[in-house]
Amino acid sequence: MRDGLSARAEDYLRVAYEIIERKGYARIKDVAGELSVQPSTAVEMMKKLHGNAFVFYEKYGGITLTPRGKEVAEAVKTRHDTFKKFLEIILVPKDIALKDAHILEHQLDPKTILQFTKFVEFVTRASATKHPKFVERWLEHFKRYCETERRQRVKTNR
Amino acid sequence: MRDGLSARAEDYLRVAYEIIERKGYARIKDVAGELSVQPSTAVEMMKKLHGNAFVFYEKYGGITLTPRGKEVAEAVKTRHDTFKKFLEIILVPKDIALKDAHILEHQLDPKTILQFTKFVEFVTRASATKHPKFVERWLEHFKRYCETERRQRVKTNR
DNA sequence: GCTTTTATTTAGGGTTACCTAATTTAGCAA
DNA sequence: TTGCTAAATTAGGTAACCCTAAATAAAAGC
Repeated sequence: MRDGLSARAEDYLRVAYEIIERKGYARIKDVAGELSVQPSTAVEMMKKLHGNAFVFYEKYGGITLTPRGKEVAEAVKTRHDTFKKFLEIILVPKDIALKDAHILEHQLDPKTILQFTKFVEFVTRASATKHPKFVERWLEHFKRYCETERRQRVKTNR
Repeated sequence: MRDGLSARAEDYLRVAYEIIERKGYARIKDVAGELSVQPSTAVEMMKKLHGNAFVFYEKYGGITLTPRGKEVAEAVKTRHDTFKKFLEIILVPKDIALKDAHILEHQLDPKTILQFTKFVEFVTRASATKHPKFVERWLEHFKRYCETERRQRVKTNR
């Protein structure tokens, strides 16, 4: 990643950020719980993030973010939210959108992320301000297409 | 993955499939070259795919797919092509679309993949058959939005 | 057929991200 | 303050993928 973090490290950072937003600090077990990982694994990663100056973390202490960590976490979260919105636009059920946004936010080229972002902006803004009719009709058409489609679907192998 | 293969193993299978389509069989170096990996790494993975009955592979021999392997490879490739088309629809440059489609095709929930597929179908079919004007105007609007947008962009941290 | 070159394989490591089990620390309650 | 419990840490593994270097097999050239 551009920030020198692995995809997984970014997950830990984002999760820490979200917990800290909620209660001011994060504990190892919070992070581990959120990512469905054993505490020992979270400790390992926190040491790494501490070494890279993304978090403040001392043995047995609470976890908070450094300014740098916060900056990255916010960018990661912005990506995340874009993907989530996007998935909802293409009518992926909310719970699945949440899950898959986590997956989407890693590894993609900046240009690709930019286009996803633009698409979401386009739909959102056009819908809210400029051409509501136009976007609504489009989405309506797409929705109808999804609902009425009864032909055999191409195999997705999932 | 549903097919019992890791994301990476699916890559190897898809690449083997593409090479075999072109010249009837694949060699270790073809696969390694395509995935930018050392031959020894490709050997390792081919042994695994052979063990799982996805490919026919004997020491120093050419690689071909078992029926099972072909089936999976085709499904993987279909996903791949869908994502590639999708990225082109949202105006990601072709070379990047190709690269990122590889990334997108793994890990996503079947329902998410279905919606991506539907979206691509919707745009493609509507454009080709039913309401060409409608889709074209939409895409035209989106294109213009992308081109004229000069406001500060949300950070992508990439 | 023999030699050279190219392809493939094996052996031995490295990294990342996980785990379990055993230990240590911290916080709280009697 | 002592002792218990919950949380955190350490130690020691494992699995997936990747690598380099050395050995071996196959193919190509003469």
